[in-house]
Amino acid sequence: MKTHPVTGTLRSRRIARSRQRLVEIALPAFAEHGYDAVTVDRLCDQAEVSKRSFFRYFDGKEDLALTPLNDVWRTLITDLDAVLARSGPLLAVLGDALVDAVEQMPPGWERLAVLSARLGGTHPEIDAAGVVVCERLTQQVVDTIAARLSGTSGADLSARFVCAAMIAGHRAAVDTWQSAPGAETTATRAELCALIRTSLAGAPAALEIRLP
Amino acid sequence: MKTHPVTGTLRSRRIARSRQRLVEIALPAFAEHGYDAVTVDRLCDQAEVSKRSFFRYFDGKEDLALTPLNDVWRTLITDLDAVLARSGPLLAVLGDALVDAVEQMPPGWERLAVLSARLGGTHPEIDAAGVVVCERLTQQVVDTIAARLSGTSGADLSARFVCAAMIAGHRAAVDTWQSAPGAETTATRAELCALIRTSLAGAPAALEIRLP
DNA sequence: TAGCAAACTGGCACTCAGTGGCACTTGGCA
DNA sequence: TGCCAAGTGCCACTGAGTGCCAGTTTGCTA
Repeated sequence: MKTHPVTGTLRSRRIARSRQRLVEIALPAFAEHGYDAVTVDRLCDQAEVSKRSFFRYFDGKEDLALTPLNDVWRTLITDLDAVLARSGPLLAVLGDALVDAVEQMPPGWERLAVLSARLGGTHPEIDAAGVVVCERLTQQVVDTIAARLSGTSGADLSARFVCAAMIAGHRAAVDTWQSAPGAETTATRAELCALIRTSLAGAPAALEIRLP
Repeated sequence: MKTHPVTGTLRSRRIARSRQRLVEIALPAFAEHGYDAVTVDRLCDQAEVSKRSFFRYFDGKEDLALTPLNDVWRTLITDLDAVLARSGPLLAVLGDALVDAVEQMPPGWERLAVLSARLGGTHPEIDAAGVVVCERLTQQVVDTIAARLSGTSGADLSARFVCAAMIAGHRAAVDTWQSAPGAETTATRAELCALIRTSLAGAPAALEIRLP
């Protein structure tokens, strides 16, 4: 998704509506007919948005498919300066912020997020496209940490490991969350947040796992 | 790259040669003219391979661009069963195996790997394509660990964190390695292996980094 | 409130990665 | 040596994605 800050103007609200319409049409269609069988042309017809504009709103078809999940990362990116101004273990700070970002998602987000997560599970190239946003987040975290902890050797590498752990933990949580039976209609953000917290809490010890 | 085990037959050797020719033509061309400006058609003309066969050998243009780096992961995947039969901390076992895989790369690999790594740095979609192979590796590690440590709660999640750390550490090491001045001609696998070892050794403590 | 400029839209032609189908070629093995 | 499977290249095609441009809409200021 390309950046269009929602500022309350008619313009930005109209764009947000078109985007939302596309997401709401696309994800159920992908789930029902298959990602590859549903073309961008078809989605644009149904949403009454030109294809040219589609590609102005989204970075591509995969970006559309991942919108609900990527919106969480994008929210975290938006809030990042404030988040990184806090004190405490970086992993905990980012984990809390990630949970906050999930809680900020609009009503009804869960259904689309479950559909989106399921696509990632069956299409590696969609999953891979999710990496682009996460990498942007990681780079911003690294840059901010490097500036804030200048003088601490290896701070940037540490920040990279923390982000990698956070992303992996989030991924594991989302996988568990979407795979529960009936999740399309019953999944809650509270469940997802709990799964994220549990997952991230175990990360440091996880690195000590041994083969017997 | 699609799987074509190199078994010593004429057939498999011919395929390997065609692939290698494509990689050796593509990476310098990408570096000189830009990834987007160099088309698959053009590369196939130069390598005297049909485009149809190109897409039989590679999973796509990005896969071609990442071949040197992905060959490392693929080697690790091939060796994985033997690797995971060892004892010790999983991160160390995998880290050692990763270093072994780098050492197994053919002579001259360094130059192409540096070019490949630089593409990933400037084209997020290429970087993202590298995730596909890493995710395949991760899944195999997780499956094997789950089977081997059945009864240990959370073993699969731990394995995921370990793989995430290994991949992040490798990534950091490669970035440092390729960014050294003159790396196209002077980079050595010994340097890269040392960087990987150092990077991975710091992973557990990295998760404890604090914001002041 | 009107006018202007910037932001946005859609139509259209086009490129290029990627693929199915099929006839032909090559290699491996009994 | 013959047969069959693996592999090849040609060709037509699809669909994601983009540049260009004229027209429309919106926001802002005088």
